[in-house]
Amino acid sequence: MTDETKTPDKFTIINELARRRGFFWQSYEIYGGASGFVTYGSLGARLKQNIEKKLRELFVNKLGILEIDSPIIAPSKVFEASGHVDHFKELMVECLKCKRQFRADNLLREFAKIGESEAEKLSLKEVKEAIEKHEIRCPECGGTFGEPKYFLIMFKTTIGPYSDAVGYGRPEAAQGIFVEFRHLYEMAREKLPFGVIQIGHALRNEISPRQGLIRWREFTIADLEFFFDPEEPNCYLLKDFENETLPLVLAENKLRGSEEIVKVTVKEALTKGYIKAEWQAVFMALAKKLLVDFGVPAEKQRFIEKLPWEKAHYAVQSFDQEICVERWGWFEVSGHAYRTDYDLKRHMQFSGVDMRVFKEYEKPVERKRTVVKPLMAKLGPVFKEDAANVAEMLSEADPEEVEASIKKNGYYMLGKCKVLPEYIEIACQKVKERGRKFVPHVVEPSFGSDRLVYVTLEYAYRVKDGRAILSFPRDVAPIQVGVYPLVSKNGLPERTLQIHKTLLDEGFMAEYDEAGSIGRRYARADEIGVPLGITVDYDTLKDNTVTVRDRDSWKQVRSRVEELPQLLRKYFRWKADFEDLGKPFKG
RNA sequence: GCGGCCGUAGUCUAGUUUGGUUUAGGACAUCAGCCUGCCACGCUGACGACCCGGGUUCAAAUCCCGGCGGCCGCACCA
Repeated sequence: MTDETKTPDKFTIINELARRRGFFWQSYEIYGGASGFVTYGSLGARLKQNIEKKLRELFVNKLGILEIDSPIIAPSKVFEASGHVDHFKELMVECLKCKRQFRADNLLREFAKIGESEAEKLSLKEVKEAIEKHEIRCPECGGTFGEPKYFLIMFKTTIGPYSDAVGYGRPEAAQGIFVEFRHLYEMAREKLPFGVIQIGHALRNEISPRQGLIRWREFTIADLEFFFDPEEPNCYLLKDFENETLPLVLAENKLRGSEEIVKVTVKEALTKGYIKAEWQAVFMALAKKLLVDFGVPAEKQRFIEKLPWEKAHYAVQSFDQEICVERWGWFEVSGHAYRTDYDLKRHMQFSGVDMRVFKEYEKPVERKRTVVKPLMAKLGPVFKEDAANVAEMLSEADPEEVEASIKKNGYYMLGKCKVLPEYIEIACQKVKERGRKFVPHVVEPSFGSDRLVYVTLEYAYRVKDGRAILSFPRDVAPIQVGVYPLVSKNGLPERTLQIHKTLLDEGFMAEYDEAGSIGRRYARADEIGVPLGITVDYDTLKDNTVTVRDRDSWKQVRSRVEELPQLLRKYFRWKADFEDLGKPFKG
């Protein structure tokens, strides 16, 4: 512990390296900086693009998930419907004496024995009264509390010049998908299951976004909403993933105070009921593989289940995918929530738009249905001018209820009107139902893009002979290949620039560097994670061969210049290893 | 938001205690030139800083106040 100040941890090292080499830094430095905002430089921006490209390759290309790009600002109604206006806030009280701030619901739960769900429902006034009634004092200094206040985590703004048009910055990209469900369902050719992904910025006005990288006020989120029929929750990919192991930390164990990791296969997790939805289990397996592709070994990953009161308002079950990082231990990179039909139902309620889908049965089902037929010949004389109204209301009434009431009481009360059995005919009709309408369920894997960038950096970082190396997986490295003249004279730079240009033309991210000695250039390239270095020497001018150097092993092979494009292409698609790029070479 | 500590070039740092002796010194990095036949060689030169705003004083990197930012602790993280 005492050595901590002497040996900076990886987080500090990564941040320094990131800043020095232009991966990212804190925004608005010239005005003193603003906490929670970060700017990516050219290397970081490209690293992040490559990481997001991998997400797209997996979800969009391979699984056929639709990608959309929707606005960041939404009218307030959207987040009223989603529940964020009500839930995405904290009720805080401040101690008047020591000025410490506390979450009101925590205090009430602890000192007034008010249940979790109850505590959350209380209004400002009720909280104030409860605090007074139970004489809750500051647990730190015994002081009294001031007025409870809400802190809304969403950024609020106005849309257009009229201040009554309130809007919010989205705290998640998911709502952009739910509100467009009708269009998207159509785009998916009206078939379930289907998924939609959105990768974009989200805003959260965090109370105190410290620790540079991990809690930002503006960040990139990749929300994937996967819609399925709750009556057909089976996942057609299950057979491909059922034997993948998932390291789970279950809520039931957490409640006992244990963070024991239970290693189960996807199949076991489902049969044992640890994970409620097949699709969710499969997405968790995919998320695990994805992180392995970013350089995080499986042993450094876990999925921790959220306790009932830790869960978001929309979820019935939620796991966080966590990665072991040096500074904080377990660090969330993705969340996997079973959101059921919560969001679509809420948007149905608030917008009045039907979000249900129709699914045709294989065979139409014949169903008996009780119907109430008003007999106008009887109703007319009794109700006169109201007769038409009564008839309409009768047809809207629940037939079962009407029938039951008549059986029990001998009449049915429709508002003020007493409906006698002779006014109506209760018939049993056979109806053919061709299908059913229902609101789809949703499982949501949601990745923090920036956090993926961080863990990729931390797991890529290593030190060899006192030199820092970022051993990025070759397909996320921001620069693919460095091109160097062995010395910058005698025609070598000219030839090197030709090769550099060829590689650029072939679509590679190639960088030319002739500054300083060759060793210095290799060291610089290693530090920003360039997987391959191509060096042009005097032999190149004679036989058109170059050396290719591997970032991680520092080994070299000799290859023909004209073969480089196809060799490199294979290498970056993992179709060839470094040794396949040429003949061993000793410089 | 609160409390403690802190803020000198891209980075690390000298100077701050005791205000003036400093055109604020050094190292690394960067750039230019020389050198360089495969892993941060060397030489010459260049660029580059007292977080911001007030105050005290003849004089402020140095003392005081406020703000911003950082680290740690508390709290917070649907």
